Amino acid sequence: MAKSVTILDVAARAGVSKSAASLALRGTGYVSEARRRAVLEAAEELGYRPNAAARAMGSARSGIVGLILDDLRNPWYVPAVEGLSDGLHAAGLSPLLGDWRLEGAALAERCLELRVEGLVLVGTLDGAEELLPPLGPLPVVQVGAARAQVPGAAVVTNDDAEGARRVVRHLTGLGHTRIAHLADPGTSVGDARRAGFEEEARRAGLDAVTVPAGRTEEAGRLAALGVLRSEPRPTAVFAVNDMAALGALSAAEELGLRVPEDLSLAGYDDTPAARLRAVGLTSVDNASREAGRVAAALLAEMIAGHGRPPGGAGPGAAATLLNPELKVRTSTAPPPAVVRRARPAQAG
Amino acid sequence: MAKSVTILDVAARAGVSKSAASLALRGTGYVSEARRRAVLEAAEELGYRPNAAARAMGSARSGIVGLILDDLRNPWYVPAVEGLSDGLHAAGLSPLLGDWRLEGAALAERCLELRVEGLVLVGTLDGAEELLPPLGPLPVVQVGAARAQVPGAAVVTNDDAEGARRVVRHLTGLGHTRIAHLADPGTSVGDARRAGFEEEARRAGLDAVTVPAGRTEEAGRLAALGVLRSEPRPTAVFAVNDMAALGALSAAEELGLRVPEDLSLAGYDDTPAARLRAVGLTSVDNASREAGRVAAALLAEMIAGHGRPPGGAGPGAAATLLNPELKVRTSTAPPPAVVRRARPAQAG
DNA sequence: ATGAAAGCGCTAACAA
DNA sequence: TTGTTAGCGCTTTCAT
Repeated sequence: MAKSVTILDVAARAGVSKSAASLALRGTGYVSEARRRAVLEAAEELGYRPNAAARAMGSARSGIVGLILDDLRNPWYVPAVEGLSDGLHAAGLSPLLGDWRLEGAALAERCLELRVEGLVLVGTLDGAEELLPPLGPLPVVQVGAARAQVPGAAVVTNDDAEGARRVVRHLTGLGHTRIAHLADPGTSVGDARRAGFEEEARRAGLDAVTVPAGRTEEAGRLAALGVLRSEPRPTAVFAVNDMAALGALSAAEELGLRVPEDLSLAGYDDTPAARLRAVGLTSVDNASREAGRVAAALLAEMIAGHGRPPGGAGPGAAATLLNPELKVRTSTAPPPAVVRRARPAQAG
Repeated sequence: MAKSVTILDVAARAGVSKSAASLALRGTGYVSEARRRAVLEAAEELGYRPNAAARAMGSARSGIVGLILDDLRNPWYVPAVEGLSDGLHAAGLSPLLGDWRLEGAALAERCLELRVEGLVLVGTLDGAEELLPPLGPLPVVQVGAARAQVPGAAVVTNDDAEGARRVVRHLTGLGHTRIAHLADPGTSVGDARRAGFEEEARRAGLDAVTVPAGRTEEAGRLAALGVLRSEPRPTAVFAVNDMAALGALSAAEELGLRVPEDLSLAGYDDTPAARLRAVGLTSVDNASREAGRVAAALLAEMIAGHGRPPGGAGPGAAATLLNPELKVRTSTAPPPAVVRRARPAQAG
């Protein structure tokens, strides 16, 4: 066992005391320039590598934060995690990764044992309110969830309602007046997007319908099949996400409708599939990478400051909404100049 | 500052010594049943939570492993990381996440400071050979790379050559004899897939061509445009990945070729886009989640055993190849029963 | 500006 | 079986 080199060895080599070496190494406190140099040099020569565990013991600062993901499979998280990783690194913090679905509360437990300096929750964690152990005043920021699941946690998320409004504005700008929304009710993103859709539709006095669908291609296809067969048929469909929109695309093909000549189509998330040239789906880019970075910065600030305000249950915790960006592609165009059909006998 | 409860508090409450409490808590060594029970109960009542840093100091075991990703954005890694996370958790290890591109060698440094028990490298890390600090006998496993970048590291990866062979066998089984491969030369996966393609093509005595393309849709489109205009035109195209295959799909459309009637198309990676019903791209599923899990198990074993054999430079390190699975969809079909065109005057 | 010394919370070798 | 006693490597008062 090669004894690893400790700060003691460095101090000895530099001819100073242990504490002087400690101070010099971290650049804290008062050390004469000469000694500092000597220490640094000695450390270099010896290949000294501080022991994080020991440092954590002494200083009560681990330099670690917990990164708890709702579900790694959700592609939305990837850029968010990337931004997070970036932002945390910039703040000198290292993320300990875990999957909530897989590891559940044991993960949180482990984070507490490691004395993490903060926690990042990504997505909405099923049952987190009950399952999470008491966190005390530990700083927590939650990314990509509609509301905080931990009292006092800061929330950073994309403004899904605004993204939906932008889609509607884009479509009305093209001249559409009958727009259908394929929704994913019951999920926080789904509901936010629907709310934005309906709000803007109302404001514009549109003939708008919302139909429940889901997040998968098949769900989008079935719902679209229904709505595209109804009278009067909408001239545009805005789906809750790209997958559902692509399902709607299949439905349009099945019904012999051309996109965008007969039907405009928009999705959400700006996935790679939307960007395919054969698809060219107008979509909304979440900028979730930015969300991750902002969240990291926020957490670092909370850590540097005084932790989470013990305020508790109030909904007053900071919520940061990030603006999404509309990506206009070839799937949206002005509506066909349809001859208005004779009104179906409605009141007769 | 609420002093946190230590093992001393637990011991006192249970009326035993510090070490008895320690042993009881971990279930190691000899403790009478009565005392063990008392300790566990006391810990429970006090809400005792062991301090990982302190434990690490005493036992020289941190319970942490470094998880260094080449690039989080690469979608291939997501399932791999998931499997890794799962497998590590099963082994009682927690992954510390980092992005090689973003943080580079500083990340490895940080891992060493934390005294991680092992390292997982995901993907091929640019310049890792020079940039990584000396790792000593630290167990390392590398996932998804063609070869180990650290001497003696275990390698777990998908068998890309085998996947390519399976695609070729599928196509020849359908009756194709002229197949083009859109390659991504210079990358380890690209080269492995090309090698598998060429090997199987040779074995089957095919009329095969390999053209350099790339991993993007546009690269695939351009390369396909070229190869589909050549004479004799191939009846099937196998692209290095789904994106390139989808580019080839665009190219086919541009040239008025129907898929699969006039042209069969296959990709690799089984991405969500390939699964779209409007696309139905035959592809290869890497099972990289499994790769992650296997890698985690392997690392746990190395940690439990005697670390990485100091053997060093030899290529003898274990390499585990995982079999991919062919996903046949609607983009591949028997070749058109073409009338053989008059040979273009070649030797004239 | 510098050094001595007292922990931090836990494990492990030892003695009883 | 159980309790005592050293450390582990670093930070941080507190004197000097």
